Amino acid sequence: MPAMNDTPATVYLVDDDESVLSALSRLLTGYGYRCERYSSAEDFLSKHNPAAPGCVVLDVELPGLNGFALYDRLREMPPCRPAIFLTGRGTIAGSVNAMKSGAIDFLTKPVEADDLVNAVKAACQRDIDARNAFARKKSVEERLASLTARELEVMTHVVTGRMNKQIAADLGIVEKTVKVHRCRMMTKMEVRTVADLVRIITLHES
Amino acid sequence: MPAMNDTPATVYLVDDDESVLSALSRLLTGYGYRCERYSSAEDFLSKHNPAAPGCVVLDVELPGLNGFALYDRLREMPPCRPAIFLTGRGTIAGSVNAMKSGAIDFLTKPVEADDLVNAVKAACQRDIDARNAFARKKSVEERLASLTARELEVMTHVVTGRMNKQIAADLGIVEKTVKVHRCRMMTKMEVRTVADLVRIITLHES
DNA sequence: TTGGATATTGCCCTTGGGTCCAACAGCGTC
DNA sequence: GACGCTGTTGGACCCAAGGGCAATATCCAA
Repeated sequence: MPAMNDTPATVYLVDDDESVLSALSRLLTGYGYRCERYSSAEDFLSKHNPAAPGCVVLDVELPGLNGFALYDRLREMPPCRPAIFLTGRGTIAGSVNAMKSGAIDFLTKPVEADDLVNAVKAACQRDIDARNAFARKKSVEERLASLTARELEVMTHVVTGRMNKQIAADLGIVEKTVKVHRCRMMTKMEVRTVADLVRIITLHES
Repeated sequence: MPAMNDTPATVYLVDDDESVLSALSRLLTGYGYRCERYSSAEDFLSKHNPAAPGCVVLDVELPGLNGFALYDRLREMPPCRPAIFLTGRGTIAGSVNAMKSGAIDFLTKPVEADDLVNAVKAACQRDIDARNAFARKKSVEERLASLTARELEVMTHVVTGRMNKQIAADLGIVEKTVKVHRCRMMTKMEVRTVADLVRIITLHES
């Protein structure tokens, strides 16, 4: 049997209207999502757990920091949680900017239940993907950071397909030395074949 | 000296208002873009050259096929030309859908010159990138298509880092045979090292 | 000053990969 | 039936890569 999604994704609701929070929470809970309610941007920023997977539903018109500003703050701390904007009186320019910034959706109140649920579903999926990608990226960076300058240098030559002899000539050292660096580099990068090394580096840089 | 961009990008203007076409054409020509003017979606679809690089500026409210429908048609023929929407009386839902479909920008009339120029610049750059990526993808696909079934099979094992001996065991043949297929595969894929092969396949699949 | 990290090199041996030439069998086409 | 494509295998040879063991040199910090 395939792995079930046992831990329900969390939807962080940020709206200064208590009745909206209640309605959204009721709707999404009915679809199996865990909901957390915040009445302001500051409240959300200070209390939410950035490490927990899920998405955020933001009212644009908030007292203090508004929805757009809140999203800007969120984007500064990767992996950024996917956002869905809600607004009562939004503009086209605002919605377009939000989408260009990477928002999943931008909905107007009163919101259609289906629209919101679909957006939340897409957002949570993107969050899973983004967190996986971020974890991989971080892992690769840690391994890269453990390399010495020479090992890193050798690695860049190896991933471009150069032979030990050529690398040695480029670096002005002997082939045997390249072999030593190369061996240590492969161990630190936790790969056993050149194919694996090239794959993780290529994906990391793209 | 680095290569200059000698061939100016073309901006395809689609609007049923002649005065709008003139104004946009004048503005963009002044910024070094070549402009082509079309008064309807059908006119554009039947006459434009999909192979020429550039972007399209679409009025949403067009007689016959409207701007959204036109963009849907464009997306069916990759590499899709990047689009910038213009509208006199658009809705948030419309702009959000357009952005979700991959539009570069969605501007309201009367449009700010800077907004349009920036959008066109971004769109043309994305078109260049997209066309380069598309050409590379197509090239790889042609080479893959030239492989025999066996060669393709061997290739999938090679890019996962398996040794000839292991591949031979998996395929129920002798190592020597694997070497032959491998050699022919490398020649057809036009690569000289495993690193190059892994890179193009990894980028092609991602 | 001494120990640890890093870089360097040599020698030797094993394994793996690349490339010649040559050959045979199945399968479909002309 | 001859021909071409594909898949298969053999042998021989060379080069590349990996690993073990040993040694030297430099630099920095405790």
